[in-house]
Amino acid sequence: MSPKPKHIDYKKELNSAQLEAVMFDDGPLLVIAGAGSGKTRTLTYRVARLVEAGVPPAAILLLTFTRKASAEMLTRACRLLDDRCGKVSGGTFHSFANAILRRYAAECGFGSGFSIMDRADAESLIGMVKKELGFSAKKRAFPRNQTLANIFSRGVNKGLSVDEVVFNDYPHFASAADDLTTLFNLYSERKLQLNFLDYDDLLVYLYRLLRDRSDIRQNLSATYRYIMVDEYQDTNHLQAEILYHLADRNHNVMAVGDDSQSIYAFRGANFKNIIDFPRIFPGTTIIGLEENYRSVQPILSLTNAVIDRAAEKYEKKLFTRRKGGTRPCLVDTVSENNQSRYVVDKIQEIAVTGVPLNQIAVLFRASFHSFDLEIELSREQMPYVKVGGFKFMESAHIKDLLAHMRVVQNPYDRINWYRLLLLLEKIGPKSAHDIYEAVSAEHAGTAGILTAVSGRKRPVGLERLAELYAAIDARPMSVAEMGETVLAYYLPILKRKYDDHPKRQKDLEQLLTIMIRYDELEDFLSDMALEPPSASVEGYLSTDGSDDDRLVLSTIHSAKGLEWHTVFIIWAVDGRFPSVRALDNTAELEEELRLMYVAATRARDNLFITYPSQVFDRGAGLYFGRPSRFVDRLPQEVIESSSVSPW
DNA sequence: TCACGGAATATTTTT
DNA sequence: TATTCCGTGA
Repeated sequence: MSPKPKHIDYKKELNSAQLEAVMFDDGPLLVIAGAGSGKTRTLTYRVARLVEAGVPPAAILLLTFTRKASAEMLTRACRLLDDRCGKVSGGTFHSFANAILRRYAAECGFGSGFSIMDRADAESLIGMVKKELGFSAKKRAFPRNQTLANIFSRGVNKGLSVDEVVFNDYPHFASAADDLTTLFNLYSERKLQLNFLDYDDLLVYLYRLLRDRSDIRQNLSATYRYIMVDEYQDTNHLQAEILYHLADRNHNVMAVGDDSQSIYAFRGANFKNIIDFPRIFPGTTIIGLEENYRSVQPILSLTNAVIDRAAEKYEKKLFTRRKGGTRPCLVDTVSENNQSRYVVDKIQEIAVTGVPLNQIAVLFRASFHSFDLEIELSREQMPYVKVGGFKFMESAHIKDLLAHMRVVQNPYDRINWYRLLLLLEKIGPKSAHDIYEAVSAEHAGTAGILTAVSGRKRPVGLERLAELYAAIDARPMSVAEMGETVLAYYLPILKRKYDDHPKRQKDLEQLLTIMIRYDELEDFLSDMALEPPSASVEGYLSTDGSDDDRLVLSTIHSAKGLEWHTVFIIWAVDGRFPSVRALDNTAELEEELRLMYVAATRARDNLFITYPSQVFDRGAGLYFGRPSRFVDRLPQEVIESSSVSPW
């Protein structure tokens, strides 16, 4: 759009540490960026600076934690400089791997039309393999599918064998360790046969490709001359290796992160990657960003006190020039419902002073912690959007609809064939199996269903299914059109299966509006697996995090990198946060502490931490009493404690 | 071969 | 506690 690039006055717009990072030329660079220290700003300016200096945008790779984050940075860089910044390659490690692996699929031993399995797909394939091997329970304790998927994934992400994971983390299954390894190997084999990649495979195969094929490594590392990685503290060993190989040629890697904000260890992330970075890339320059631009001093004093309790961290003291502000509050609300009402009251109070609702957030450790609050919000008719937690993509009706489209893209997708066939009346596992075998024997894509079942007596359901695929096969359709056709077919099934079908139907219609944005079925399906919509508005699937003026409810994990005027952290009770399961494990406890730190550092002006002190826990059957140990027993100067009774 | 009901079991966070 | 898994009866 803009004909001549704008002049950017870097010196004026950045502080000295940021400026140093932005102006840094070649070689490895590690930026330790404290919370709210202008990390995004620094990355954005550096993209603009490189482009301004004449680096071709396609030679810059920006790897971030979500694709939304990279899109936003690039948009800002465009505003700063010009549209060239939009051509910078950006995305998550997973989406980047997806793109590269489609190009080099043949070299990796699978077809370029591979499907990405989400968690549920992986679990059901594991289930099939388990059955095939005859490992189903009965004789002795054997992990269920979900647990198996956890074990396998943990091993891959931490670089451990199945055996090691079992003995370390699942000792009660030690007697089955050999069978688990057998199962894992067959599972891996099946994935290749079916042309499936799970999340971990995306990283694994990209890593192997870069490691083993020096020609491809040379090629890619010549293409991406400047690489920037955000949230480096949340990368795992595979991602670190990938980065290492990608930078093989130029060593122009800029990693940005904060070890105090590492909250993804459960996924194999290792914040020690940050500490190891200078060793892996000799000659690394390290820059620390310590000036906080986000929070008022009283909030910063609290967050500094919280992170002070961490055993292991880079010493850093954040400071701010923002004056004024009030001390954060720690509020005992006694009961859960009273906590909800307290939060709603406070929000109304603050909103009256002119703070827009979308500048207020309620954060919590686990998704279900907000259930009671959501009821209260509906009662008060306060609009909100909920981020994170419950996955729409994992809800049955969405998966049902997508299953019909996924077999179009990959007709050998046994998992989704089974899924959609089992929806039909009179068709159980056996029939589904037979039909799948017949269809895939036809080698005619989904159209195979027409001929494959022609001989047998067809239940009405199967008849309709054949008609559906005949219609889809008849002429080329856009993604959205196909979705509409499938939905029309699926609606009767939906109504039969669920008594809450009106709500579910709305979700499906929302999904159709998402499809409109896509030209290619493959892109749509990959995106739904790699970056599914995670926000919901009043319990319904939301198309995007629109600019509506809505209160934000979010898990702390999903709140990473964001900020609000006012933040509430609810359920800060020992036993919930930190959760009981973390209590006997130092490493996990440390991670929970960092989680509290991340939550508290989201606030600019107001911070409220609430906890119900009298709650009966169904599982353990005990009364929680103490506030979270992360904020308990802090000096009065740092936090103001109070209590509100229910009446 | 399917559908239902009883028993076991894991229990957060996400690409 | 809610879900999921498995075995049994129809």
